[in-house]
Amino acid sequence: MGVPVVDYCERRGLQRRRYQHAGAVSGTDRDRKEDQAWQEEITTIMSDKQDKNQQQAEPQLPLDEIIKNRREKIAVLRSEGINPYPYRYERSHTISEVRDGFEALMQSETVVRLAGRMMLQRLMGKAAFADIHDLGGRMQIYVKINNVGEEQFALFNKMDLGDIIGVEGTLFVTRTGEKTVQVHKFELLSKSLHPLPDKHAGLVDKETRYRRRYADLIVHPEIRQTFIQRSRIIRSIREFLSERGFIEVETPILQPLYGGAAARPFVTHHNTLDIDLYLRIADELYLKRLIVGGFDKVWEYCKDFRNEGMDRLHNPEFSMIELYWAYADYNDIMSLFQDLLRKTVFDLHGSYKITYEDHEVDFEPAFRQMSMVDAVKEATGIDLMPLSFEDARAEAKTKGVEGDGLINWGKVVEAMFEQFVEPTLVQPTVIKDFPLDISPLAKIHRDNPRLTERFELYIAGLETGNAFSELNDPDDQRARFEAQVEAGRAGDAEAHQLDEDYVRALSYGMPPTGGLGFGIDRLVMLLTNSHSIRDVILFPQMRPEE
RNA sequence: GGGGGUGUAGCUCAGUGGUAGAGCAUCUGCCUUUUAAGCAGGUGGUCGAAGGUUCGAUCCCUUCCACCCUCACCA
Repeated sequence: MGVPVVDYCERRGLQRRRYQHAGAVSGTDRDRKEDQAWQEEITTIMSDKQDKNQQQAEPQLPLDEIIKNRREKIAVLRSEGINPYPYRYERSHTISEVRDGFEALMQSETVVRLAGRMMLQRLMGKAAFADIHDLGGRMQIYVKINNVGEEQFALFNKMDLGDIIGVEGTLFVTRTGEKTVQVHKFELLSKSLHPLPDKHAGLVDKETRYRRRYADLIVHPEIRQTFIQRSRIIRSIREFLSERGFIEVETPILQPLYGGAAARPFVTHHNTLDIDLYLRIADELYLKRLIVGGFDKVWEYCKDFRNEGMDRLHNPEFSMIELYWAYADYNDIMSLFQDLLRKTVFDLHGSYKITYEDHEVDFEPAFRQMSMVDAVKEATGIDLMPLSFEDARAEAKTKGVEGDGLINWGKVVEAMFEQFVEPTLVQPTVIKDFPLDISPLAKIHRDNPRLTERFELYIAGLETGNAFSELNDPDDQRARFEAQVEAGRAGDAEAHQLDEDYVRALSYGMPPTGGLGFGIDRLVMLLTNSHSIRDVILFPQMRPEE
């Protein structure tokens, strides 16, 4: 602890002479003020040091050195009466507005006021160039001692990369043709303490990028584009559903029973009620209660939570849209979904074609439709429809599909489908008529009691939606739940619970209803050509640092 | 859970059984149309963590941690 005191004070002495040489300030009054500021700052830094020393013995890491230097600059600024964190700045334009109207603004010698983060700096003694960035782009600024005066110029030389500044000036074009702001006045709007990643290479380490998304966004403006597109996608969907008369609602995230999907939940606890609650895994059962209650068309943009594995397609919390439409069946939902996706794609890209990884996907033609059993038959030559569970399981085994999970006919069909069909579905394809065994909330198929009226949409090998003619027979629903409970007892951790209140709701009478759920993250992945769900979620789940 | 990979300066990366380097950033000096500005000089490291082998480990071995890819499981 003794060493830093001496060391620090000596450094301060050097620092102080340096600033005086810079010529920005002189006179004994100013000196006294600065002395006072330094005293205060030393006190602050010393107590910071004490704090740090209590946490770790290492006193002086390189990063600390940089941050310390910047704190010293802040202290000097304050001693000169400059607030390093002022309250607001009146911008006249954004950078992209200036770029778009550059010629006219330059001709008319309009004074513009821009603000942004300083990302590059080229200091040349009595003049300086710098690049500032805002959401819409980059603008070069030119600060010349003749234009801003000695004091401002000295101040500008003390700015660091990463500082947020505001500049006022007119426009010109340099001899190398770069559009530039001739700065007459500038202000520090927020001092940056932490150095930016490499100005050229950027931030490469994926872990750091996800953990410090703010830094990722600063140095990779193109990443922002993905999230702007995400916002547009949701806006298109919202517009579409609104035009079709769907009402946006909100249902509980904290639920005493979870349901609506096959997944393991997160558990939490409410102190006052002294009960465990589950974070919802789906909205389905609440939204259908609203259909019972007389809403004809409802939807929700929802965060769901599933306590399962994480990989490029799964984050523990993720976003879905679920919608329910009274007096409609799954065929109606199919065409609704198709229209919705086509509008969304077109709004985003101005075309119905997208590229995802190696695939070009075209949303313009009507989506191909196949029943799940037919799809398996086409891919493998095996028709599972007429087979018993045992025979189907034996057939599957000949294709190398086996496992403890194949506990009924439906599971066999599903496994065969996933193995041989799912990866091949590049163009938007509706797979319909799922086995009853694996669809506890869907209505039995009007032509085949072994199947349900359920479909999923596949695009580029990804499942992007799940829909059914909703089961509205309360007795059937109770029986399905009971089967699920039985499966749960047998060890299926993702089996449904029996939701008595939901069955009671159905017993009041729910109109025939079509419902749909689709994952927003995966849709955004598709439409922004992102490989991992972590690239479309701003703050993906990570194990905490340290 | 299996397999593969990565972890060295704030960032991007080299590298070696004899306790470490580059570029950028940072600091100092010079520089009034530069643009990854330039030139000159400096500071900065528990080489992811803990054990082991060795006279000596950042390097070899073991275990652990984090992340990435992939397969499996799972929507």
